[in-house]
Amino acid sequence: MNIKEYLSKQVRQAMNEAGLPLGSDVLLTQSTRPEFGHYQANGALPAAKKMKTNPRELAEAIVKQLNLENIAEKIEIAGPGFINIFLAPDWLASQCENAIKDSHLGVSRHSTPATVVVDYSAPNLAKEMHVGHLRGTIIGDAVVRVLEFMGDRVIRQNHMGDWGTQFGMLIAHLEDRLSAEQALAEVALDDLEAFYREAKVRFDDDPEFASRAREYVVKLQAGDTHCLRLWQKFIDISIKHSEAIYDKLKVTLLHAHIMPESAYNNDLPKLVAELRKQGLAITDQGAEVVFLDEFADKEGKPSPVIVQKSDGGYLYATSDLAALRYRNETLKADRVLYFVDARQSLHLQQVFTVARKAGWVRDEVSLEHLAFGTMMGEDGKPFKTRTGGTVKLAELLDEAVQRADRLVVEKNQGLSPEERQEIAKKVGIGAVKYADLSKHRTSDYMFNWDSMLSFEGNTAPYLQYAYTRIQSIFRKAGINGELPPGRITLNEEHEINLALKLLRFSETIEQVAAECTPHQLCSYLYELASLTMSFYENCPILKQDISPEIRTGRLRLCQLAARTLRTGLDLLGIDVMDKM
RNA sequence: GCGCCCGUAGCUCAAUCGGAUAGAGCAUCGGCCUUCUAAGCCGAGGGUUGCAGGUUCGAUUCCUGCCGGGCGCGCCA
Repeated sequence: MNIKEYLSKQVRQAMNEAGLPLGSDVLLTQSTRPEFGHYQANGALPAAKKMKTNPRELAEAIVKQLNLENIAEKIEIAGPGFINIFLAPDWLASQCENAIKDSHLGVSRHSTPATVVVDYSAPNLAKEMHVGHLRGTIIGDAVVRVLEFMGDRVIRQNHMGDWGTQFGMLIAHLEDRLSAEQALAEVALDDLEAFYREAKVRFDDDPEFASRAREYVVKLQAGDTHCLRLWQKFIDISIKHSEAIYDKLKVTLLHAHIMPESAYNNDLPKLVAELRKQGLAITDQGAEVVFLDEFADKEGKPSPVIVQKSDGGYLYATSDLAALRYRNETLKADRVLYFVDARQSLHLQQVFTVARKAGWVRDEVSLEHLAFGTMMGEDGKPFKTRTGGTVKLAELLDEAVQRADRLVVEKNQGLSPEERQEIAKKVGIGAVKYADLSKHRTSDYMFNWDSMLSFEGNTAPYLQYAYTRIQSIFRKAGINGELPPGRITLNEEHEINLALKLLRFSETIEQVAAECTPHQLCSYLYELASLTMSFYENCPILKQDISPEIRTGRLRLCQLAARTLRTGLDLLGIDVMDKM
């Protein structure tokens, strides 16, 4: 059950019965301090202002109507008119029992599932994936998992960049490499980054090569068989590179989710023709341009969006428009989420605006640019290698696993080589992902090996460790799977705090789904792990003088904590293990 | 020049859409291991939320101006 939602409903009803105007906000939040209870309703304050009455008296009238029998042990009015709700430990315990029985951990699903198209990852296939692709890929994947958990119908769309002008140069270079060395394309393209650099050097230094490259772009877009074959070869291998990364990262993107730019190629002429027909696009300096008054400057000069170049070529705005139309018409999206770098904000706003004006998106469809910031190095500048190059994602992840392995060895010598390797992988990859996910999406964030792998504070290893400590108790108690029969009773403060936090899983997930902010799930899990550790240290379970009733109650609480941690981390795409 | 984003403890980050005394972690200092994994737990210090105004019962949050930083703005993606 979503406690916040439930209490909101009850308070809203009480407000209506107390004669407050309909539509008054309940303003129910978690209490900011323990002495203010577990939840507080602040709605009396703004309502009293509107009604020109005394807020405290209004709060009293609301409380008189508020029925939380057997749920709240105390309801207080404090300060200028805050309503503080103290939940009853017995009720919390019974809610925990409900969550234990429920395969979905008591998390409420969306009452009406939405069709959500999620555009994320979208690497440029001309190059290898680098650190710049990490955020969009990981954050998008976490949100996708959360939305599916909430019962939405999620359609993943990997809008890979496979159709830009660089491909002329790349396939020209590939052609030469294949004929000169008779090498397999797989070998020639083993290092995509180096391959790109070689092609670029030739493009810049060799005019003959450059003109052939330009020619190949035109031929490719015109459907020339030879060029298409080379292009396909290149694309196939580049996709394999990306999929190797997805595999390492445990990202849920599959081959079937790839819907690259080239997929919309045949749509583009039709799309521009339609924009012209509607009078939205006009010819300006030889190019087809849509002028938007919505983004006009102070002098009223509208902002231009070029949909076709003067040489007849199309741009990424055009294929983004085609993709959006497809998502509306064919995929029937209710929401379209774009996990795209913050720097493309203007571009996406323009695309959204053009699509709406052209009538390609139903009014009720929600178009959301979930922008994210840049990954910074420790100097506060965009993260680069020591020599100033881009950091390959593959190498970054390998280093994470190696570093984790060294730490695992240091902390625990009693592991088999297989266990050790497995743990190092889960810890290393988990640390990298969590470091990224735990920061607010929109801000730039600082990449630092030591803090993400320090195993202290708000890190993946800390959460994983909390989980293994609980598993260790079950091992010691000889329990695997079935819990002994019994009931949770909440007496100690540590037990109550833990139970309350466990029950807030539902409202946390709901918020993450609505705002697409996985860092809120991270904060929640960290606090949960922290309370679990306190409980672990302060409430003995298997010790001699613990009564069987208390023991089974605490074991049940432990099990719910472990399941919640595991489920929460799974929604972030991070693994847990029984030992570490 | 125009537009968007950001500025919170020494450092890295939060703050549930305007709520009560702005919270964590790291670092610093002090406690706790013959007892369920000390990768841990318990405690202490640390703040004029960039600056100045404004809106109101109430502002880190909203508005205006300034300072400082990042990014974007017609033929790349």
